[in-house]
Amino acid sequence: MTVFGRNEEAGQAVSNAFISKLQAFEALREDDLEWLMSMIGRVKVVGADQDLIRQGDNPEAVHVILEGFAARYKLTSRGRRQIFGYLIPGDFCDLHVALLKTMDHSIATLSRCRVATLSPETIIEITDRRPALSRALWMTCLVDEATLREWLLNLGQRSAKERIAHLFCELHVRMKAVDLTTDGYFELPLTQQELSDTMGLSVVHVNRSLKELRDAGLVSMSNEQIAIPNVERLKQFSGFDPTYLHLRAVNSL
Amino acid sequence: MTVFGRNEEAGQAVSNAFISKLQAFEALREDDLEWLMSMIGRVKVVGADQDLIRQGDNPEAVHVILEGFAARYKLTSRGRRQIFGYLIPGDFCDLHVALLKTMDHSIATLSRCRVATLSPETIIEITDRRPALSRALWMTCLVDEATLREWLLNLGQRSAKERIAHLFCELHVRMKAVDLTTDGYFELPLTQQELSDTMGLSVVHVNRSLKELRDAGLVSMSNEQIAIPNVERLKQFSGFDPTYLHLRAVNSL
DNA sequence: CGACTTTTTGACCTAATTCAACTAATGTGG
DNA sequence: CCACATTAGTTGAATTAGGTCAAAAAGTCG
Repeated sequence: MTVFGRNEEAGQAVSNAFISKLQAFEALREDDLEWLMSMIGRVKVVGADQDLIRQGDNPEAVHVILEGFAARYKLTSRGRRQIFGYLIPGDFCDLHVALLKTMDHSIATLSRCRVATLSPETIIEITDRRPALSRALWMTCLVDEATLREWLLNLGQRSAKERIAHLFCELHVRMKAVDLTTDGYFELPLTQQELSDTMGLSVVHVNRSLKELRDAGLVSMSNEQIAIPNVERLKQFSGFDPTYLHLRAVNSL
Repeated sequence: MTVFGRNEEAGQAVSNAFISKLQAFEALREDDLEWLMSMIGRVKVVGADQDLIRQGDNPEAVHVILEGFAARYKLTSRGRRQIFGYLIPGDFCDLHVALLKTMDHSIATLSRCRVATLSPETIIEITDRRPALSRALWMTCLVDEATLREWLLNLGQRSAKERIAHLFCELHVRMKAVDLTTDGYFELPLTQQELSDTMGLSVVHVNRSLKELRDAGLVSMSNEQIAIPNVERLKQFSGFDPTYLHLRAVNSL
């Protein structure tokens, strides 16, 4: 682990999560990958609960999460918070900004994170001269959109317990895709307050629902870790269907 | 009005809604616009409650709504329906499909619609040789995403009445952007069942909430039309902030 | 005019919220 | 390493927003 703000050689230091991520969509040529790696600028370490970008900002670089968890969110005029999605290793934070001048939401770390940056020029170069990479990036954007639809359905049509279970299924599949699970276990540094801001439920109700999920033997949680003893059962329970994540070889995951 | 399936000369027949739409984001060069118009293939008229594309389809063309209303939706394994967004004149239905092979949701007309189609080759040509158009299209995609986030916040953090009011504000602004409002009036051919599938509320509760909004003088509805006597008041009531639609000159709307 | 769909209303029920207190955890400085 | 402060998790009791069921009005349309 490195000190805040220290630069590192991209080559070794960069976790391969974001490569696996891109490859999960489309086979990239070796030279595209190498080029992308070489374009990574500063790699910084950011503590938990820090905003990476804030609503209204004119962002100057595209961030990629290499390690840790982050979340997109927005505050309402009534002082409530809604989380729109979780960012796990390999995820691009703010591709849109190449086009949209200002952020319409914020992104904050949920745990200590290692974050890489790509310059806007790199993005321009991708769109102008790296069609395969370009498609891969657009693809991640479409998957974000599909995920938002699934979350909307989750809030609109499912009960509290089903919602939470569905989120856990999604995170499990995504973590597995970047090889960050062992059996049903994976790191999940979420507070119940954060879950509540995600699910549109009160903290108290999240707490009670989690208890019921635990009592039913569907999940178990301890110190920033979650265990899903029987993934198939949890999927069944929550009505989870991974198609929307558009991962290759989802079945083999 | 034309008969189902009949072709028309694109030039005159195509409403200019979708041109206004694209221009609302980015000033397009005349030749790009003309070229895009010339690429429009068949224009068909489709009755209400017809699927334009269905989940699982491998779509072959990109649809553009020229007239009427449509909606993206998905059915759950439990037989419930969630609507993800409304498509109004000028909107592209399924840009993503150029990249994603299969639809992960369906699109159905809510009223009789005139729909234009663009061939996949046209889309490819846009991404390969029309950078300005390409950016405009990507932009629409990012706005869809931002809109989904706002809807998620809507379901997660707002009360029934606020939710509904917020939807009406959004539709009002979007309809105004393609010049389909007169004062606070615009066409809105939604049943309460459809509203309920949008809001994650029961039909009965939608009915009662609408009544309260009416009684409060915030909206009035009659035969497929809606009137918002005081737009500013409704925005205030629902916490609506149009930034997420990324329209130019929103203030002047 | 019927047949059908949509809207409205009433009575009752329940999932989820709110408020409030209490119990772990986690962290911090001495 | 402990005392204290702070944050996160748990539990109970009372309340409410919204759901369900059922039936009556009111539109819509061939």
